[in-house]
Amino acid sequence: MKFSKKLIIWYLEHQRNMPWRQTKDPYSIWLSEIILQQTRVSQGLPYYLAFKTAFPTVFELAAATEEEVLKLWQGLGYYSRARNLHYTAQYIVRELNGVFPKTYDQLLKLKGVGDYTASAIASICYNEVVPVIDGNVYRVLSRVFGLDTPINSSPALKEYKSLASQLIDVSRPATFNQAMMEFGAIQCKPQSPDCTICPFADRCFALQHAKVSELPVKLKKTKIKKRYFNYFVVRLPDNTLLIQQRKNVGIWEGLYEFPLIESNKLMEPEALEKEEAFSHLVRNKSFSLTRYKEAPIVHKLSHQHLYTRFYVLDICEAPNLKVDQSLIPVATIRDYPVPVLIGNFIESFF
DNA sequence: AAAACGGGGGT
DNA sequence: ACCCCAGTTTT
Repeated sequence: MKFSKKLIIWYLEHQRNMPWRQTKDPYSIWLSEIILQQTRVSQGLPYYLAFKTAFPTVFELAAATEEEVLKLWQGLGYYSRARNLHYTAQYIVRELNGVFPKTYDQLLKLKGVGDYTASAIASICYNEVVPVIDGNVYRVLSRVFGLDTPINSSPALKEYKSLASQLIDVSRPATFNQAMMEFGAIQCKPQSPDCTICPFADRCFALQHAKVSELPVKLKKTKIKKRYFNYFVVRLPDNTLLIQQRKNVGIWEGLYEFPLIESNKLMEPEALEKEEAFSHLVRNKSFSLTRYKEAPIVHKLSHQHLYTRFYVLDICEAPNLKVDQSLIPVATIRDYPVPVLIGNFIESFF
């Protein structure tokens, strides 16, 4: 039986029931695809539901502020997705009268929409015959057809897309694409898939050559860097708090945090007090500085480990605020979008 | 071509 | 500790 036919039969039997499968509304599909980039369904699902409730259509999303969008995105990671989501919503409303582009080529021009997402929206919403290539599809094709080009190398996308283009069911591209991804997620999963119940066991290259655990091939990633963050929870007598918004600083762009002194190694309070950034906060007045916890909190990101300490700094007079800094009532701290690292501290401290 | 960009969950 | 996740953008 043809690959696509057998795949779709498997899909109709085994697919999970998910909210974005009940619609072809491009806004809903776009939203779900952005949320699910590099994100498991189990993690993204509650965010999808929350966004649909807060912003039922692209018009409500466009009418929101970027800060509101980031707040709802808090905890999901890769925050450029949220900023691009908001930017694109405003673009679609203001420039396209709220109507989504309808082709792969046009969709690809949207911020935050790359090859995968353009293919997904075009095929699912408009039945355009373009294959999606995501992590699941790479794995399925690599194993079943024995492709060993590293999936994170330059030529990979072209090669895998070429093969997928030959396999796609031209009469049912939407179903085929979702079936490929669902098959990779449920059956042809990364570790120890149960090949005894696989519909392609009779033809799978990896299974027949005992290479299921070797495929797909992936180039090793860059090593993890250590960074040292010293945060100052600056409190004033009027029960206000000093926070600042991250801008052009790599991770967490657009989110809020406390004043930060980054160092090359773990630092003691006496050394921190000598920093210019610290002097600026206390303005040579009296202050009280206490470390919140002795052991550094290690916050792990994909590519860096953040060794973090929080200091509570009570001062008697407001410092001169830098750009991006503001004094806020303590009670309103939870209204601001913050990284998980900061959010965890807020929950345990306040 | 590589690196940057989060956080959660599995082994 | 290392891998993966309905990837995209920047360097």
